Amino acid sequence: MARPREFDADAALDRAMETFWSKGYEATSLDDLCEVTGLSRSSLYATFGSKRNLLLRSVDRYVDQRNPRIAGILAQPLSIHDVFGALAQQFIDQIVAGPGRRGCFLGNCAAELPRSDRAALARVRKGLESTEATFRDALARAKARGELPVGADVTALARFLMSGFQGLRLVGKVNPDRATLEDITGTMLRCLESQSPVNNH
Amino acid sequence: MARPREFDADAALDRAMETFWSKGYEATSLDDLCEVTGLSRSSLYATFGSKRNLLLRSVDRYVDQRNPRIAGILAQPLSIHDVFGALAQQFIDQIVAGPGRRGCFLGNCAAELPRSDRAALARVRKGLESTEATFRDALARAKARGELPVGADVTALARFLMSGFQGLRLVGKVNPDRATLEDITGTMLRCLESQSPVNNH
DNA sequence: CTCATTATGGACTGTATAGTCCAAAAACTG
DNA sequence: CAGTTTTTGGACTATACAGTCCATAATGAG
Repeated sequence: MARPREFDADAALDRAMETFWSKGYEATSLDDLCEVTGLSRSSLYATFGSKRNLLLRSVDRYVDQRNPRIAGILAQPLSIHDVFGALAQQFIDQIVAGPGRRGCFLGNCAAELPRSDRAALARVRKGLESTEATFRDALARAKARGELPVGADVTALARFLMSGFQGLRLVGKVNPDRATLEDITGTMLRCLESQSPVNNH
Repeated sequence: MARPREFDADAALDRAMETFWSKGYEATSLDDLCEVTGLSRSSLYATFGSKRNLLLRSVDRYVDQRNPRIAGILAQPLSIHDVFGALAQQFIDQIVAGPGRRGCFLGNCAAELPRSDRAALARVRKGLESTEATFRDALARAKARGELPVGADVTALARFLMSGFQGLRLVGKVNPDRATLEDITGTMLRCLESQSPVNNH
């Protein structure tokens, strides 16, 4: 072995991911990536191979960072309605608070990536599915606690909520209006009650 | 007056819009636009001014074309649940059918456009709001018919459905699986029944 | 201290990009 | 038919891009 790396590859990946997230893939240039990571082209290419590969790594990193955070919120000792309500509030706060109005990185990738890039799209799909699984776990626990009727389809509910939050964050990018967004989440979360015949929150 | 135009500007705009829709703004080059429209750069610039301006015109055209189509579906003589179900089925069919898997043009723009481009984002927001208004009108008619409870908030419902369909079409881009998508719409549409205490479809 | 090995900066390449410009063509007007 | 006006094709410009390459710097091994 010889000269060691002068930088932290994970830290560089984080910065790159943030940039892809904020600006989009096409609109992010290699010069941008060099600037935000502080690396030279040589180091970037030696470490990550290509711009597209760096995007794929960024997607994975995003999922790895975000899923535990969501799981943590959903694990709070509250009703299923209230934990998803807390998640919704956090998204809405991020949107209306201001500069962080960049949507969900997975959603942005889903929208921007060309249909021809199957590998990248599959990566994004896996990310969404892992969020869906996190939702499903929380719903299954709630069902076991009796908060949802025995006939409740937790898979369908998880998919609905995952898709619903994608819609929320997409709409929030162009319409960061709290009343609008709370109309969306309020109606969405009511599905968690009305499924149960006697649970009026 | 002198030499007349050799092409139909609206037809050219349609082709350009299709291309922006399929490939995204950044990934569409002027050469692409010249090719699909059949126009030379001179004619394109003389008619539309710039690439960005052509995008703005495309957004408007998309909204103008799509809104009457949605309104037509929602005007069918069916229950409110069933007309929105028909709309949902149409979206799902488009997604799983195959090559038209390009999401909603407005959603794609919302995801891709930089936050700094306020004018363009406002245009997209207006488009979404006009869809929301179309939804709201249909919901208000259903409410007047007694299909929704007197306390139903048609504005909130319209926002929820608009956002929900955005989520559906976004998820569909990476996961064109009918069962998944029908789980999403099925749960979504149940909100149109459960609001009413006695309306079990 | 020397050598082998790896990391680094930045110059470089070929290509693609958005937008400009002008000469030539076309057609209406008088 | 002549003159004016507008359209059109395509060459052109200047820039930005992703990716390559190499000479040099830095480090651990012997």
